Amino acid sequence: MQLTPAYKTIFKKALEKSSLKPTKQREHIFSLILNKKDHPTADEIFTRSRETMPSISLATVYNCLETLVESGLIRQVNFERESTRYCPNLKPHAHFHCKETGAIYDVDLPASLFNSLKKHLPKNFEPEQIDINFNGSIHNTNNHS
Amino acid sequence: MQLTPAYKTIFKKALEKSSLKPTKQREHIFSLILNKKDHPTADEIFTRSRETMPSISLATVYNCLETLVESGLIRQVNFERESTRYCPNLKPHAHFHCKETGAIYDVDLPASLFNSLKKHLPKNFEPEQIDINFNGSIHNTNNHS
DNA sequence: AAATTAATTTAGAATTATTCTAATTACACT
DNA sequence: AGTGTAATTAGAATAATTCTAAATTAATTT
Repeated sequence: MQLTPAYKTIFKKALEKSSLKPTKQREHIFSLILNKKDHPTADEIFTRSRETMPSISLATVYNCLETLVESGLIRQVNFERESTRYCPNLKPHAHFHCKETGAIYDVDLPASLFNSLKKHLPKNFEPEQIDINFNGSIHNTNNHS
Repeated sequence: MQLTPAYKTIFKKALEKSSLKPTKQREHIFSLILNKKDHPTADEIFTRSRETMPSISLATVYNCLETLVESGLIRQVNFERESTRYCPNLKPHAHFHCKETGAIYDVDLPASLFNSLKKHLPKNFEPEQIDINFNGSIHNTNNHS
């Protein structure tokens, strides 16, 4: 559960930009999310954190997640009223939520699509974030040989 | 707080299709949402309902909203972890959430845009619902004359 | 290096939207 | 009228998150 030197620099820079400190709890949580890109909830992150940092508290997990989101290192993903999930993929993408399994998949999208979406807003609307969420199911493609 | 005859038919048909009954509570809530298209929360709907139907309970409001969503008469709108809001606009559209005022605006989108979004999904992904949410602020367009 | 200050972490309480439970009511059909 | 099923109701329960206040850590000044 270690950040690569490259990510460590990104991590420090991003926090310093918002005058926040690169504490070991924040780094630990960031590395957990980076190393298993499965959109975990705060509670899942809490459980995973405890394995290697048994003293961390749930409140800290929430606090750290908030600071990581603020400083742009991770994104929040919300589906309906389910627990908020966290995502380290900062490329333009959407999310697909499988209603059978609850799993969430990243769906890469070209930036051009986001741009054409923006074109439909009134001129004085300034979007900061665009969330695109698909909800549905995943069919079995039984390639019967 | 009355449904027009046209909407009354739509209402009855939609519920009957799911073998649900067109009760007066359900009709009342549906008409409230139709007549003030401002994306109210369950609690706001509860308060408004009580003005003309003082005996209705919050649980019923939640129940009715669920059945109306199930039967396709209204849509849920979620922003972050805020209370779920309800929307009677069934045309393809997105939502813009103003982070300053909290207001939500419908943004009409061509069906073609939804189709091109779908094209980026793997072949076995079957979306049932696509939610597009903008988050941002609304600038003042001072047209200085 | 000790003292001071500010930021962060922590445990647990509080909050809030929503769901659940069990009892009552309303309605359709014999 | 009597029975059965669905809907409504009040209030309790749940669950994710936020809040609070104290304790810890780190940074800065003396």
